[in-house]
Amino acid sequence: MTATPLPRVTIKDVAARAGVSKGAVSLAFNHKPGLSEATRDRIFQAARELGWAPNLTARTLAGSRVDVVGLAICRPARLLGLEPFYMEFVSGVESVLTERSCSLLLRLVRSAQEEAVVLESWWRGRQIGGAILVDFRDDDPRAAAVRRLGIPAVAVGHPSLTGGLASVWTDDATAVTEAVRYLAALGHRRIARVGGAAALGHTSIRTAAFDEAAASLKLAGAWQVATDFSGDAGARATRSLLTAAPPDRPTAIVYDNDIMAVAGLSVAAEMGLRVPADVSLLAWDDSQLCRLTRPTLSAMSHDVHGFGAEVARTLFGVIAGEGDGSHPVATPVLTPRGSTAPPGPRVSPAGV
Amino acid sequence: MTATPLPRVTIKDVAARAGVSKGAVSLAFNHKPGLSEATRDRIFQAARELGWAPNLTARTLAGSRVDVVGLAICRPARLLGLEPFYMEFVSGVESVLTERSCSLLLRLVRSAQEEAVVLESWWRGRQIGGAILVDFRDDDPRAAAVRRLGIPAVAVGHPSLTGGLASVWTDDATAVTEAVRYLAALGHRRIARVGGAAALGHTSIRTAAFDEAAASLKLAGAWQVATDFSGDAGARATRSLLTAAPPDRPTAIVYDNDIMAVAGLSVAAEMGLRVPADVSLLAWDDSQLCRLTRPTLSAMSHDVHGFGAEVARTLFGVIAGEGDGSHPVATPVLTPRGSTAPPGPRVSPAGV
DNA sequence: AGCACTCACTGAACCGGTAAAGTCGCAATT
DNA sequence: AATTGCGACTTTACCGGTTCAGTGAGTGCT
Repeated sequence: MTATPLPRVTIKDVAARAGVSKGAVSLAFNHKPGLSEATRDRIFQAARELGWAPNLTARTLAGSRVDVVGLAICRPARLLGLEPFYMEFVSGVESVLTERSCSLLLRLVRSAQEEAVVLESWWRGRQIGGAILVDFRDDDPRAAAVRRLGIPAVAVGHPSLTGGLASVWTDDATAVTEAVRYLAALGHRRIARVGGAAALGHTSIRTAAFDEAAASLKLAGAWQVATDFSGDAGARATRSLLTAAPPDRPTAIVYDNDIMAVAGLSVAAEMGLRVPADVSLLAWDDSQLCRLTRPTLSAMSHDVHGFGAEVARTLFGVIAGEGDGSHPVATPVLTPRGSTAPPGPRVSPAGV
Repeated sequence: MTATPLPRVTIKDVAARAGVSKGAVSLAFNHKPGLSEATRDRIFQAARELGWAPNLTARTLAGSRVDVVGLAICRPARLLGLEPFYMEFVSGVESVLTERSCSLLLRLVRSAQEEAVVLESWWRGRQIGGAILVDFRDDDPRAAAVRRLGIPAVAVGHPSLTGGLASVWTDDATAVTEAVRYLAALGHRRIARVGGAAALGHTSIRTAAFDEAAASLKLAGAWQVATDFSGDAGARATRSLLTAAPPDRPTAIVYDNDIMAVAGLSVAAEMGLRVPADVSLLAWDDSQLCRLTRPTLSAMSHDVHGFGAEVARTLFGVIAGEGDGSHPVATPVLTPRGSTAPPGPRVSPAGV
């Protein structure tokens, strides 16, 4: 990219116009002591007249802060578009960044390795002052890379996954347990879970919690399927779960996101099963979508926007050297809607 | 943000290790002539050994390119999360940026004014080498601001809206016409359109096209409602359209995005109307969502990812000084699915 | 041999700021 | 009167690259 010929006004011009040195202008614009009110005013006046704002690039180079936070997301693009989670998360992050006039550098990558490379080059190139890491998986190379380079970072995920980085997380284990307990309390004894990508750390946590809850409640049947979070995968998983004959068929299904739950709803309809009479469905990551279906989808909801904001705040803490730590945020809570109910009297699909 | 103490390796270290001057290293890394193969190799070797990569900040300051593209999006956060469009668009943009090792600077803003301010400060601060502008509205201040500052930019939207900036656009007028013609061909004579935000330029274009198509086809009834693109608004609009008694009720509804169409589907169900027997629904911005509902949603689909990619390519063209211009991309095409059919024999809602 | 010319590379200026050390006038202290 | 201290600036040295005007060795030509 070549620069465009624009008569750029620099600190020197402002200094000249205000009749002071560059240093004085710098002091004024960084609100540092050592200038009289009068001079300060003259400087701001001059800057305003010239329409000058400090060049962030130069400022960064000169050694102080970097007003940019990096976020690399590693998921197939097509999926990202669909999952309301990320945009909402980003918007939460933004809301805090904006307060501090920081910006977000975004990159979609294809693997955790690639992400580590991107982060490193951003850091080396002094492009970012900190980073946000999401979607931790088993054997994740990122924590080590970030540590080695000394990049201030905050990880989204349970501390057990994030290799000692500052972490912000929701208590998914408890939430899964709550979801299962709720369905059991409604009378369901055969419950399935359509989970996300198996390699993802939080999927493992949810899977383990589901097993444990199923065991402790002595459910008659418990199934788990791993998917890639896509609607198609959710549909496939649902179809395979529901094709079993009634005694071996789950009467309730928990999904790891809302897209898959929507897909599940369709599959049930297509198979002639009524929701919630024949099968109850429970979504995760409650978004507007859950209220737009018929029946509406019960969901484990949490405040994704607020979550993003908390992540950003934590990052600023880390950058300020306030140390790493674990920051749990509110556990997703159950929002019952129309897709969950006690299991109905057995009705054959054809009988609808 | 304070810098972390990291023994940063700079061009000087590389130069020393390779036994050359800083200038030579610079030449090598920019693939400029004036170095022997042997020296070049030694330099790269030294850089590899030290794990050095040029500091982009310094590089930018030194005057050449800026490897970052700015994108400020102005829509309510909650909505953004829901609309698959943006993430997919962004991913398309990214795919091209990545090829050129560029990054995307993202910011969510609340108004076009604020966006203009953000763009200006990015530009002044030398943070971006170009910008992408979306969602043009009537009386948009951004084109003027961008022109005044000389920011290389590409606008997403019909040339009539984008104030002379290079623009990339889909022919929405034709697409709307096609949608209406298709419904009319199925036998619909009373067609409604649930549009997006009235202030948005492309909404006006679609509105005008719809009117024109309705007139030229001599439809018996044509309605248009403006919304804010949210599912709730789509539901409200649909409800109000469908509460009319059959002769005054549309038999087909076109939506400006897919979320509203999904909402419309629910409302129809809730009112006891069958889709498509009693009312046909047609979505826009076809995403995976349209295939997850029951019935599946017919939609005007276009390749949003490819659209984003084209926008990025165009921006690089503008930056390279290849001049502004209008870049139409493929018109959305109709993808018929299960939600559209000839209007059925009149059935009273209660009769379902 | 002498001259012009290219090639490979160096050195220094510069980009636009920041930060630490230095200068200077003036009031308070001794 | 000399010393100290301090507030208000200025000077200067970077930050880590790019760029461009040299420089000196080597080659080709006459």
